[in-house]
Amino acid sequence: MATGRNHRPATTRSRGIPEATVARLPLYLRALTALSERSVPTVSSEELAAAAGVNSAKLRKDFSYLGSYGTRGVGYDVEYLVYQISRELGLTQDWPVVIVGIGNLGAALANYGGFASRGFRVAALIDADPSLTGRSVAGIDVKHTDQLEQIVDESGVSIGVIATPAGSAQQVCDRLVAAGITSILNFAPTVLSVPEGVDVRKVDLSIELQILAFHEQRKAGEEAPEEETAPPAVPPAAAVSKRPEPGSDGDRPAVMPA
Amino acid sequence: MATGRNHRPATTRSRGIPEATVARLPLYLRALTALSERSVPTVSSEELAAAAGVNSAKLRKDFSYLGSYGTRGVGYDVEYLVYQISRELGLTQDWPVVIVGIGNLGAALANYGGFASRGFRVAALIDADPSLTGRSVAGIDVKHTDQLEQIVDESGVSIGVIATPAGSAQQVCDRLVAAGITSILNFAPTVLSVPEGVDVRKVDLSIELQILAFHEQRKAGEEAPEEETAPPAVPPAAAVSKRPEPGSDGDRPAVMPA
DNA sequence: GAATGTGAAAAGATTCACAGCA
DNA sequence: TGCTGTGAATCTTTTCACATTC
Repeated sequence: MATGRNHRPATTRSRGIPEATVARLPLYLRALTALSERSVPTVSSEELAAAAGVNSAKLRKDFSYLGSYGTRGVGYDVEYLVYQISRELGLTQDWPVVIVGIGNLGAALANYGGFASRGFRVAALIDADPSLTGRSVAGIDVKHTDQLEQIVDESGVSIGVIATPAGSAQQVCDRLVAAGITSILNFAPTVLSVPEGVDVRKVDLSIELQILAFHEQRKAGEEAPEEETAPPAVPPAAAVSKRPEPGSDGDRPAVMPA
Repeated sequence: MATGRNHRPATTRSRGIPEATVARLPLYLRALTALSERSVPTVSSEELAAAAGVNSAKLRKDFSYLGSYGTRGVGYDVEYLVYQISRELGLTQDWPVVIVGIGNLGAALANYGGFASRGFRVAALIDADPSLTGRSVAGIDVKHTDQLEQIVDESGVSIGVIATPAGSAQQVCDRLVAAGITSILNFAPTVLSVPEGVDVRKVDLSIELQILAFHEQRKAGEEAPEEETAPPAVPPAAAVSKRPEPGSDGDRPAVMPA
């Protein structure tokens, strides 16, 4: 099942910069942008780290992968660092983005103010529902799925956002990839199979909540120690079947679909 | 700046289960639920791993932290594993959730189908805009922020979702925490300060896109090797100031706010 | 024979702690 | 003196490979 072709190499250390560091650069950038707007000229690793919510040693190590952009005894020049990180992230160029699936979430994304700044531009909105076609969301006309290939081709987008129901996600993904898209942000709660060379990042609300629930449960358990520690006794034979409701779903979209 | 009080201990290995493993459990659960619905009785680590998009060694190691729920030579009993993982994640109980900030995103979340299953229940919607108060979103009445404390108290929620603009996020967070909430899912693009014992997870669309852009840029660079490798020459003095538009924003909400 | 469970090795990420520079 | 930049130590996560069990 599942053509299991993704699996990010993990060891991708894209050009020497560790993935973990890349994932934090946007965080630093955000903090720096805020400082920049307040016209703060320089910032120390300690201050910036606090603003970004990491510790200073980590931040300095992260920056060391980019080069030596600080000044000992002084700190970092805010504007300079904003530029360097932006450049490293590729934000000095324009990134047209196409959003597929204009349901509640898709519409929310289309309206997302943070898109415009940072170099991302919503080039097109696409949905399979004909009744949406022609409508305008966030000032952008919604196009029908039929035109997907044409749109991707003409607008030269390389990043696609999938906000469709889980059931359509792989299909949409395949078409986006076939049309030439090489980066996908997936909001549908499903594992996407993509050929080598295509990047997929996923955002799944349900998963985040489940992780929170895990920790929350633990907290509760600490207060009132031992309560449900009854070790699972039933062996894989007449499999336990607690928590029924199998009729729920299990393959639902990240958010109300198109 | 920022009362920097969060910073998850990282070494949290909550009760022996590594964080990395906890983060994958929901993924396994989703794959297993799908199998369960197709009435597949057992599954091998290889198959399940493919369905979840990880490799089988990792999956087996992950499961080994939960206990020995498989059968050598056979695989895992789907129903049994669904139950065990659900229990481990705390999904066998009901988790009332409150969503604060009913803008585009908040509404999308309220409508999220995946909430209901998995044990999460939207107990209340809260917004600061009086014109929204009383309206019904996803069949739930929107309450005014004034009632936040009362609502949290009465409905006994322990998980709060913040979907407000960045500017209000910390304030809302403080009130939620003061009201007794100990787990927060933050969609606002800002670092939240919370006291010890409160868990925060963040989802930031803009960050995901920036990470994609980083890799996308790299790909482009590989095709046409060397092009903008001109090493940053300007030293932190008359700081470079490329990519103007400083008038954009930089502290915007994850998605159009309330 | 087939597939789990797990020690041990390898790879990555974080933190320490301090030399070195402004 | 103050703060960066970075080797070295530590901790975490992933992967390997195989003994063990059904």
